[in-house]
Amino acid sequence: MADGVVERSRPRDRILETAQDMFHKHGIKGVGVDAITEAAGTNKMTLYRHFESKDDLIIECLRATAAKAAAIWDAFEAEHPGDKLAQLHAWVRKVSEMLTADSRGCDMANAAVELSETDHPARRVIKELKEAQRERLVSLCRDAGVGQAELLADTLSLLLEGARVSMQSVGAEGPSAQFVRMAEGLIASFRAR
Amino acid sequence: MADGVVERSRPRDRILETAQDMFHKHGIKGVGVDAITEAAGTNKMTLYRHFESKDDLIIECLRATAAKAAAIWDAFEAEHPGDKLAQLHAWVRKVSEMLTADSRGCDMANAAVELSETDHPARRVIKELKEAQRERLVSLCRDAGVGQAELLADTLSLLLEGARVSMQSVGAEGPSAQFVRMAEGLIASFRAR
DNA sequence: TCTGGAAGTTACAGACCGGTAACACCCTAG
DNA sequence: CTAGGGTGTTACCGGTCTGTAACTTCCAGA
Repeated sequence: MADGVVERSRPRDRILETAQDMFHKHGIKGVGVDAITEAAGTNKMTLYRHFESKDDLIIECLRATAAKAAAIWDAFEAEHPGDKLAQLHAWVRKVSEMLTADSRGCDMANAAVELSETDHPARRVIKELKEAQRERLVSLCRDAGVGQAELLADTLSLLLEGARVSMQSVGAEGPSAQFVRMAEGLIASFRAR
Repeated sequence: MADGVVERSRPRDRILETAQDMFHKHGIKGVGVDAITEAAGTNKMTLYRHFESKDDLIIECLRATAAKAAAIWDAFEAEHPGDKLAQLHAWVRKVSEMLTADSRGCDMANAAVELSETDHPARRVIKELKEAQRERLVSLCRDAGVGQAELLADTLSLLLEGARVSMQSVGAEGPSAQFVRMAEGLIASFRAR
């Protein structure tokens, strides 16, 4: 993967892409800027010409990851135009596919765990992005004609968040193996009301 | 709190207690052994006389934390002897009380996020302890007379795990605010079947 | 009172961390 | 051809990290 990134693209893009990958795999505090620049086929000075600090790089990585997630959501709309319920089911399926055994979970949630300082600049960004995702899921539920859309969206959020973190503690055979069953059951029961 | 720990008890106990507290608050990679020993009112050499390494200390802390959690479970049995359903409700209440705004979530889950190396010695301990807790919740659900006890227990697990991590990303006003409502609703609906 | 082990103190090794300075290079736009 | 900006290279700073060595102090039990 690193090699793929190294092929000709701008150093800044390579750094951003490589950093996302390495932060995801090894954690934010588990990887240094030297390792990132080396894997990106560049050097530390170039990194610091494009990013103010490691914290700044972290924030840009989180924004980029969130943008990719938003693109996946857009794909649901493209695949099932107007059919919000189908989009909700597509979300469940897509999200469950990402619950693989070697999954490292949600980058934003992991970052919140690692960056325990309450005034860390990344924390407000994490909160913003997570709130935006929540809002999007709520309106998807609402537009799908579900009563108590907020409660369903929040329940699905917690289930997913829990599945992603449970995967990392006990693996894929743990409680997260039942995620699809739980989510589909919830949607059905909320629709039945 | 540190001062309370410093008062006369054995250095090993003070180190263990202080390390649990500091790992919980600042994360494992966010605190060094020097800081731990200083807060525990002792010194680094004494720490390394009682623990082989920082990794060893981490593992002992996780075991101690799990033992405290097990003691809380035992209290449910003492408060509602024989009444498993009451114990399940007590679990929901107790667990929700721990979802405070400044909560840092589950130490084991957080450790799994921080210690991304798949062969880290703490990972197998985390898996063991989490599986034991899962087993305990499953049998509580089963003995409470709930059909599909495994599914209910796993769903409650994921909800709780999700609530604890969501709290750290978006705070107490996020989806985790609805935890009790979700959990009680689930229990009721599983019992109704 | 003597003694042995636990605990404290100081200093250090070796590695890694984020971040910067100074300078050489290359490639493209004019 | 030339000028200049983006990039690469090397060396360095000060700090922090885990872990160890050598030595001193303290205290409880015989």
